[in-house]
Amino acid sequence: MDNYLDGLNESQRKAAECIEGPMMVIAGAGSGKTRVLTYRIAHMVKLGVDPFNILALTFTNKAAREMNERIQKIVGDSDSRNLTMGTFHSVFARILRYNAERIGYPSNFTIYDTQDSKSVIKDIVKEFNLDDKAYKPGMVLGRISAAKNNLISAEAYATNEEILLEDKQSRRPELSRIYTAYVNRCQRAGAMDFDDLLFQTNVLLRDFPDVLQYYQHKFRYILVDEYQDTNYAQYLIVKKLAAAYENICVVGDDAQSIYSFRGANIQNILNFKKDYPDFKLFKLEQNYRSTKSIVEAANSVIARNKDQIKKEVWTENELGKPIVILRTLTDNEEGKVIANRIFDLKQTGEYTYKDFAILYRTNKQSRSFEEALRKLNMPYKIYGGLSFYQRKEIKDLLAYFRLTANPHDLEAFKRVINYPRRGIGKTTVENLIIASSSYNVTVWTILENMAQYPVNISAAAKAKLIDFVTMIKSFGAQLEQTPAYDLAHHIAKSSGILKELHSEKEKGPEEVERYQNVEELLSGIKAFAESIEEGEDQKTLSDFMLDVALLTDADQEKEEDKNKISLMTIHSSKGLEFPHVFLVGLEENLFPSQMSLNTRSELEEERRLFYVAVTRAEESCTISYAASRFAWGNLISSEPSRFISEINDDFIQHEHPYGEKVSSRSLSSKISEPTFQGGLNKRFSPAPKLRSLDSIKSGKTNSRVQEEHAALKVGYNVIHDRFGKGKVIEINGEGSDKKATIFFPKEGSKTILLRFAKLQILED
DNA sequence: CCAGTACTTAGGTTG
DNA sequence: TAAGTACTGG
Repeated sequence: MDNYLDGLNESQRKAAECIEGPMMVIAGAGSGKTRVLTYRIAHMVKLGVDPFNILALTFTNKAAREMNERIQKIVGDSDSRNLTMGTFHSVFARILRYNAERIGYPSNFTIYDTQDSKSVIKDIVKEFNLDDKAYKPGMVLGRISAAKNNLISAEAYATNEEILLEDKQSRRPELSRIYTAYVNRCQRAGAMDFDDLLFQTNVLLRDFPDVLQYYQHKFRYILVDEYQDTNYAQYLIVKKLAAAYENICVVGDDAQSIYSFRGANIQNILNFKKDYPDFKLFKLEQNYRSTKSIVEAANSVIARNKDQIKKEVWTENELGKPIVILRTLTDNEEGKVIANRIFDLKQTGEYTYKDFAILYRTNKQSRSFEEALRKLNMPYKIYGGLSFYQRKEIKDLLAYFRLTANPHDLEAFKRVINYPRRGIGKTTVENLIIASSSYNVTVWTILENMAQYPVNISAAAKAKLIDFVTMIKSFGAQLEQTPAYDLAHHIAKSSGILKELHSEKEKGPEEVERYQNVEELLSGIKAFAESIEEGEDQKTLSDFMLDVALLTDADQEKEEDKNKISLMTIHSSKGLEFPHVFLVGLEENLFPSQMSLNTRSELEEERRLFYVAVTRAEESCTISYAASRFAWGNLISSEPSRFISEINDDFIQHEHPYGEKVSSRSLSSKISEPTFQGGLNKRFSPAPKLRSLDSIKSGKTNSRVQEEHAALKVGYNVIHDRFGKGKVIEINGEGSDKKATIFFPKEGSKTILLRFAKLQILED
């Protein structure tokens, strides 16, 4: 036997060697699951499985690429190239392109990003003359997205009494109509949104048995990583594809399920047992990543969750340093303190910048760390947030490319019809869109056949529109012949975008940056076009556009960014590891997020998120929180997160932000020296503070709020900011833990911690 | 049609 | 605070 399996321990090896039949690997944090997947695939290829028959679905494209590189080292280049690996979205986007016509889309369909989707919804709400406060684009899109992820089509939605009632009760009875209109508009524009990529794949596999059969046989071996974060639409795709051979391997960890807001469903793990009763179960419980302190600290917190599959994550690694807890006065100070700590560690010469990560709950928290790091001249990289592809200048140019590939793409059209300015105003565009609705054809069709579809626009506007159409058509004519970079550059130039950005070059650094960004996109296309492999055709711009909508910053990491401090949300840190992790902003209402406090399951997801964050750390994990932070221009005071007090005391150590230790170093001593600045008397029992955020904002006094909560009795009618009118059916707990169970006709009954509730007692 | 200004309102995570 | 929108005068 070759020695490539020698790098695995006993249980890893067993999992990697099992390649036939259904199997599930429950893999604790840091237990080497990527390793198992990698070696398992390599092993299959070594045993003679054709790589062409293997499908591996990963959570990010980066993970797929890295795995592919590692496999390549074992099995060689030509074999690894034939593997199908990637995210659900990118793999099935490609499959949909091949088969688009069968489900009523052009093969060059556009992929609408969230911004595009919201814009479509905004238009619909406006056209239907609906209250844009009740129908906020984000909320509507969320509802549509949830429906699609559960494979509920617009038609099914419109005839589902339960859903309709739900919408009616939340005073949004028009959601169904909006959903229908939204689907129609996307389809007419030849566009799919992110959720369509999964939804339409299901349609394709459901309605075309020959297609299903083809892919069932092609993907004879299927692997799914991060299975705990798949939603119903993804579950069903996998189930269908695996039905013929049942060579299906799923890998996951229920303790790291953090995407339920996106429809992810732990239920999928349970379904797996039902779908494949004779499946093999493997558990990887030995952690190789982190010190004992880190593993035990994380374990002690996650143990509080009720919903979980029992497992014992353990490690042979040394005890290591305790988790350090830091308290700072403000968010700005938090930034400085963390930056200083990193600076000091870096000074020891043992580490490089890439060994450090700052993890936060929300993207906006990055600001104070950026500032502090910049002052100390330390290089950092922010993941997520506003990505390169979301920048205005990039989206503008991409919109020209999109329109060239698919001129019916209305969102791209709206974006660039008057950028750079060519005197085509809002009214003209609005009239075109209205006409498009009444003729039931796309705006582009109208523009191509102005004689056939009269529109109420001025002659001047008409002439300009014709120029525009001519230009886009001339781009389109070159799409399939001209090399990608040449056409891209040509479009950037003749559309006027380059000139527009160049003419403002004098104005300041931001403008210069914009110009450079466009140049960077163009050189990215150049690199893409030059990356052709032997036997491949020349790459065109339309090849480039195929999956540009699915690219993220992490996929395009630049060489100079490789050795930098990483700043990212906990969500995007999933699957990564760092010697030193700084987990910041551990405050009630921020982490756990205020929005998660209403139900146990939401709170448990926050706790899993905390678990994910802590287990990213290899050597040290430092947790910080601020006593107050800026929000919307004013200072809001905050309390330490409950998660801090949930960590087993044996593995934590409170330190003064500027160095000296607050408590004795001994791990076993139950520390409680009250020497924090500003004096926090007790240790972190989530202090029974009744003065909530809201009472401060609304200017209510402490006692007033207390009175209101004390006065609340079973049977009272109340109004809640988010849930509306409700009736109190139960009260329990004391002080800060006082909770009320309230029945809201629109939302069902909820148990709410009074200290966070925004309740108003009704007079009667 | 456009650019500048006043006003409003933000609650979170992502492909 | 900051970003996005609505309004208004040129």
